Amino acid sequence: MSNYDFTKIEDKWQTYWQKNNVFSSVVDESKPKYYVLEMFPYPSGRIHMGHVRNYTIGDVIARYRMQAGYNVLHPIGFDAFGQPAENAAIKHNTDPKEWTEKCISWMVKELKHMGFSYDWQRELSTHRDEYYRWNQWIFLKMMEQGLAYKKASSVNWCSSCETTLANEEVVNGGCWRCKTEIIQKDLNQWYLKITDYQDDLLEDLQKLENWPERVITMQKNWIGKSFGVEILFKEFETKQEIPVFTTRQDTIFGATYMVVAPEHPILKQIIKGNQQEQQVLDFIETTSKKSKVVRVSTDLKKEGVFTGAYAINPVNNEKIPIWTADYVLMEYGTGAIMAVPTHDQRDFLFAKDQALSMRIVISNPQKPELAIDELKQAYEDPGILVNSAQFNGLDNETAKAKIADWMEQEKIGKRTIFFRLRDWLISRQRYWGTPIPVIYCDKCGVVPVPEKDLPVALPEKIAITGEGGSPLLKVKEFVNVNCPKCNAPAQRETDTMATFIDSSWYFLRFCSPRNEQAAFDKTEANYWMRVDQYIGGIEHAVLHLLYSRFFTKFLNSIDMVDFKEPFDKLLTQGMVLKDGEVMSKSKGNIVDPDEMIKQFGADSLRVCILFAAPPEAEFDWNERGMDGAWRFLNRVWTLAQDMIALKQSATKQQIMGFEKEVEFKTHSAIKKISHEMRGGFKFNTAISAMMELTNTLVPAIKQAQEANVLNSVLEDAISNLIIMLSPITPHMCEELWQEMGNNTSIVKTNWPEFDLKKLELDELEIVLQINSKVRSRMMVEAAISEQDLKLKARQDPVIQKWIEAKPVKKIIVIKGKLVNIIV
RNA sequence: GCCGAAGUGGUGGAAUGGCAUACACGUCGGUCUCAAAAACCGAUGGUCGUGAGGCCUUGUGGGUUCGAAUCCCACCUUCGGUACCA
Repeated sequence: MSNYDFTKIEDKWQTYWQKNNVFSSVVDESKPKYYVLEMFPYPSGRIHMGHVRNYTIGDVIARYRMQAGYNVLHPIGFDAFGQPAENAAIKHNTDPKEWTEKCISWMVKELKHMGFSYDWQRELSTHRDEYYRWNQWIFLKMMEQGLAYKKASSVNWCSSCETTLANEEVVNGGCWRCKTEIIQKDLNQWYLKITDYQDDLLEDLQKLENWPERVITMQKNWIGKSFGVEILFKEFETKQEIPVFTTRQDTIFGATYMVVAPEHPILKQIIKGNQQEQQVLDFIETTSKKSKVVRVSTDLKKEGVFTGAYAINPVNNEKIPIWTADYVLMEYGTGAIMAVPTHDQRDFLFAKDQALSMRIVISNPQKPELAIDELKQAYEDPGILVNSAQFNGLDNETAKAKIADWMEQEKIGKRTIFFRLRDWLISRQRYWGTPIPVIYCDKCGVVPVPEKDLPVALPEKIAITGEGGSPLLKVKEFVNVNCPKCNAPAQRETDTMATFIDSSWYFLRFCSPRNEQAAFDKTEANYWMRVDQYIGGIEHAVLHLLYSRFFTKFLNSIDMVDFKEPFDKLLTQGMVLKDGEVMSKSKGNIVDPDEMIKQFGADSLRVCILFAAPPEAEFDWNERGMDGAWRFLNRVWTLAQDMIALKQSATKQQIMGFEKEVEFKTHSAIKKISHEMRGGFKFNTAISAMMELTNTLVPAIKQAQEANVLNSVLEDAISNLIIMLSPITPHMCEELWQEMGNNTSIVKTNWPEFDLKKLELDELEIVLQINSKVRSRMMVEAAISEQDLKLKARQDPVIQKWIEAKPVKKIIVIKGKLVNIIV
């Protein structure tokens, strides 16, 4: 039997799907809806194995849902703005738009070769003005609400990309894209006030029951809510207030010094004219030169100097020295801390180093007599308060509450909540992005572009040199405009928006991608959303997934959508590695999916990538997997061909003896595979169940061939196998389905239901154990009583040998599984 | 440091309290062939034994249980996240 001709078949069905609009979706209230979405790609031109994995998973889920009776939305688009296009422009003197569009057309072709079930009529790309004008519209809406604003601040700057970056885009102190070390710059930039939603973003995480735990944890940590008290310390001479933030107010009687950040505005005032002034100024100078990476690196010794000034601890009026040190950051809390070296490890190390005094205020219940000299590290665990005036004897958790109450009464402190989350810096000094729709007028100030003037189109075919700041600055026709308010000459904003804006709402645009009146049609969005199953890489755990949640909450607040969370279920697929490393051009270890398709076909590639590992796990690409997949498909192909041929020639229907087993295997496969398709998503085991079924059917069909008979049990089993395999290898299954005499697409065929009766066997194999060790097994009728089972077990010859003369203490029976005899 | 996940044959992996190693890959043997490839059939955790068969085995050590890869405790290793966050 010849191998199946995948090139011809795959081409045939891809054309068929396209011509017949098999995957186009419209609102249909008569069916339950299912929105399955994979994170859309950046159009780099070529799809890689990561894409193949991501989109194959999505495709299998989408196709399964279609067969299971759902109205499925499964769209694709391109996240087309961003730096690679611009960098290519600088390097090869190409036009970013042309480059991007060429890349998109390549990628569309490759995606189509994989046979994905996308509704291509909904394709979108973020670089088209029909899309990005709505970025501008949303920005204006945020401006109206005071959520988009401009401020001067110290920002993250990547000198290689020549642009600012959001905090979320700084990874290990470097640029997320090019890993260049980030420096701080003072610039006047646009921000989105994501912090307005910090509580909702945190609380609603609890509702995301179908998200991986680690993504939730990462977002929680990123938002970083901490409960504590802001305490008012006073500078000794000037009586100026220096608030400190602490979560450990229970340790305040142990505060033996204070530390302010080197950037703290009060620092220069309190040192003015004193002996320490020069030393402190020098220290500020040296720390400011250190990059954040260096300053934050863990094992570095904490540096600091005494300021010469003192503070008063408001709880006991103690005079404590004020230090400045690099381990206190201006960005967090109040930029000043009370230092309790006995109960905070950082303070402990610093105090030891600078020989500062310490006082124990929480005693360790295990070693209450512990003395300061014996302290090897700070004691940060729970304990009982000592040396703490009226609070002595309380356990520290109770003391936290009592001290906070007391401070609020005495007006020396108040309960405060601090977040780690900062507003989202969105201006980028780059060309290939959405222009920020704002005009600067000498008279009117910052003027938003009126809605009717949208889009603010990105000028095309301009010179991009990579030098001298934002390319748009040099485009006079773009920059020079008249003020929309007073008509006087004015200038446009030349920064563009961060591209993460584009991806923060594209899932909504997919619901009505051609709408020209609005970002999206509200009714359609409310029908299709939320995304039922979202699939993408873990690298977006914070960035894209947090921003999209923020946008959804904002759009909900202005009544554009009825829901507050965009993604119901989230699957984060693992990376595809090669020899333990990420595939990349520079390492030269890229496996080209197109090459695999040419050699083995898209169906084999789809099987290979799903069978290698469960979707969440990382896996190392191994070419051998392709051979295995190819072999399996040929086995199924031959099996089906044999059945089709037999149907023509078979002389009669006849019971062959394998029916019980075939039915059992078929229905346990239906049960198992349905479970994985619905939400287990362990496609590797779903495929292995199909392999097992195939391994049962191949000998059965051989037997039938020899007798030249066929029966409906075998026929049904094979047709169920083809249906269940079709989401994974759609081309081959469509072809077989047609050859088996069907004239509609297999996508329109109902998913099989399993019959519990077929899973009941007349006879079962029972494992026999002696003292919990397997010694024998026996066949019994399924209906056997417990009494008879025990009796029969004891009669088993092997068991009898093991029991011999020993007294039986106990017999444990697990119905349908085993008998364990304890002697 | 903290948080999280994981550790099973030569390899990818399966089994979430009841037959450890399903399903594949690889390897070995066979059929077919002048030969090879493909395909098909069979074997394949370790160890002792001529054999029947025994014993051991899910990172390590302990515990719970008639029974543990699975639950609990401690430790080791690997990976991921995060980090002077007060």
